[in-house]
Amino acid sequence: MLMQKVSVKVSMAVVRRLPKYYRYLGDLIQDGITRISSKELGKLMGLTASQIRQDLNCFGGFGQQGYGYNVEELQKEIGRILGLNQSYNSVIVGAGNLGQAIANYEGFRREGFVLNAMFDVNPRLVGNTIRDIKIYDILDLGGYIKENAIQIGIICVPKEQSQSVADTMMDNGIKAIWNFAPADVQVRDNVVIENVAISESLYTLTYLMNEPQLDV
Amino acid sequence: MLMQKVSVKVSMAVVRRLPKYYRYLGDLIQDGITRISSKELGKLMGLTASQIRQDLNCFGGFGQQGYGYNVEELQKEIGRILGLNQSYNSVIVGAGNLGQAIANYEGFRREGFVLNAMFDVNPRLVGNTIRDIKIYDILDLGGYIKENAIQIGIICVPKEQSQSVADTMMDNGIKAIWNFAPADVQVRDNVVIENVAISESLYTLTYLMNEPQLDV
DNA sequence: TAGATTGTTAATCGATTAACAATC
DNA sequence: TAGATTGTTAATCGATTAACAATC
Repeated sequence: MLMQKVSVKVSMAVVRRLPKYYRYLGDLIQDGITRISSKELGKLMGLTASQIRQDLNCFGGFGQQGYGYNVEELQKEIGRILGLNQSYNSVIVGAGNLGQAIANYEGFRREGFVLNAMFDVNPRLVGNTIRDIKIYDILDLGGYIKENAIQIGIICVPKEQSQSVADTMMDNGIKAIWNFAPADVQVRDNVVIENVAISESLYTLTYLMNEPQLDV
Repeated sequence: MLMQKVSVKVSMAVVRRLPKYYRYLGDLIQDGITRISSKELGKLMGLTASQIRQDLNCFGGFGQQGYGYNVEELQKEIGRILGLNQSYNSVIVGAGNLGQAIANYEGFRREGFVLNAMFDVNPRLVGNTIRDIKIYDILDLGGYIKENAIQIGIICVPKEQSQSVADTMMDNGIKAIWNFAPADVQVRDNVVIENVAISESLYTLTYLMNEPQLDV
């Protein structure tokens, strides 16, 4: 019987741990560690060894019995799974502090993210450059995306404008939106979205600060 | 029999949804909506009505049969649960773009977060002000925290410095750390931490972009 | 070889969903 | 009152942990 190999849907719980594995493994490489067991990695990351093995085996058997995992190889595999083995064209819309902070972050460039352009409504910013990246008028956004095959749109505008910016992006064929405005942006089929909502993390923090200590 | 009412531990899954409820309810207030059912709110937020009722009932019965929830009242209650009914003193360490972006964000001020000071190592930045907030030398961090009863420390420095900044904060009695450096900071008992790791969200996005479409 | 550690199945635990009596 | 919708219990689903044979 011919088996059609159908890739099983991986749960988001697993997917959201992958970048963390990727980061920790990168740190290990920097520290010159060449091999690690699920037990050691779990201790480092605050996960159980069992969970790590389960997670990794969603994608394949990357380890070796009696040995553990080759750090460099495993990081590379996870990078590939995350899609970090390819390059992406991106634009940032909103050239305020947050947009600039992201534009200046070395890490993304290092991972193959190309920032092609920035956009803003403010005429004082339009025409300037940040790290050699030119800031264009937001009216040129749609045309630019189409002409330059931009895949990722990064939204750093106030929440009132976030959905309309996203719509312009999608109208011109963007494939993914990374939204920092504090309002969930709605996307169409075949467009993926990450709504960051930074403040949610702060409010979780204050919740935890005030959580009753229940050492009963 | 006298019952000792012991507050049951609320799961992090629930806690992390609370800020989202808070935000959506705030938007509803702005739109002049005064009442809402769990069904309607669920539709809006992409959750089931059942989940919303379960979540809210971890903290009390805020609704009314046959009516639903009073939007304003519910938002206020959730704000209280999140600890947003009080004011917090905070400092930002690292006055680069990201630190400045957070310093400039109106939303936090509005919710009662007071930014008392910023700190940096760069002598060019020290002495400047951002929105009336003075930037101090990072050497003064410990003393400042102690003298001004700072509760929340916001870390916007490179990852190499993040743990030592956190240690200084904790040595001087900080209660909570909001860490934006791309390295998990370790905290002691009675100190709460949110490690944001913004890039993880981007890598999740590229994963989703490349996920095999399994419409079998 | 013996020891270590994986990959994987089974067991457990927790979170989400469904259902419905209570009641506004 | 009848209709709507909650609060809450029970059922289901999914994720995590435990266990262990396979094997390097």
